[in-house]
Amino acid sequence: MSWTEERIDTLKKMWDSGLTATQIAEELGGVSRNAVIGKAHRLGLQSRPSPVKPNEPKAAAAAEPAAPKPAPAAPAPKAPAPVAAAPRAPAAEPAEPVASAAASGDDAKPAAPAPVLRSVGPGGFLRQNPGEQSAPITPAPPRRLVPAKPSEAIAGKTSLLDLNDRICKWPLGHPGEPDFHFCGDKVNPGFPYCVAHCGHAYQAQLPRRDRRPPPPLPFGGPRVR
DNA sequence: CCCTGATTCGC
DNA sequence: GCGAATCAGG
Repeated sequence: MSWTEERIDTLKKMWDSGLTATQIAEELGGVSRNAVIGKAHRLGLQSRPSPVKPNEPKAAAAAEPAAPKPAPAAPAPKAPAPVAAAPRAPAAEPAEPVASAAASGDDAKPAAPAPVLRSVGPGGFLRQNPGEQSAPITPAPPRRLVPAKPSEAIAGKTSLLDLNDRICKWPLGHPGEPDFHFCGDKVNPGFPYCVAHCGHAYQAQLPRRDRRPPPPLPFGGPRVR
């Protein structure tokens, strides 16, 4: 397999969509994850959230020792590292509300079995600061199921190559399938998804008893495999 | 062990 | 330029 422009483009898109090298490799097909990583670097793609980042060498040490230069023009307010990363299968059992013991003394919640705190209604998701959002249910492990199709049968739909920072990355369908595409709406600023899909992705953790239907599953539901 | 990305180095 | 082998953190 060679790195055609299209494959490179796909690589770029997937890379900065936060997909892992393994996923990209599988999607592209015919390449190993090493190849993907190697290519990504050769392309000059930034390795953002990399689990293995030793330590930023303070390269600036050479200059003014006495001028620490505190705050440069810090541009981006905060990129909450959005993206639909979390590759692994979403735990079917969302885990018991962990006893938030210890640690922060700020949220001294009375341990009293609170009488059903129902905070959200259908459709309305709680706006939270990116830092304090409950973990979004992971939308779609974009695993390749069939050889990547270079030309999608989809027209007018948001394909992988159409992704950018301003459109909703909520996947529809399953990767590898002919009609797989993305939502494509305008994103809810600060999020990788549009408002509607943020509502699906960011759910307040309700008490178990109140969770009627199975948690909303992105990607059109679990894939039968 | 598994995963991840980074880096090296022979090709 | 490519990517397997290797390294290293989680």
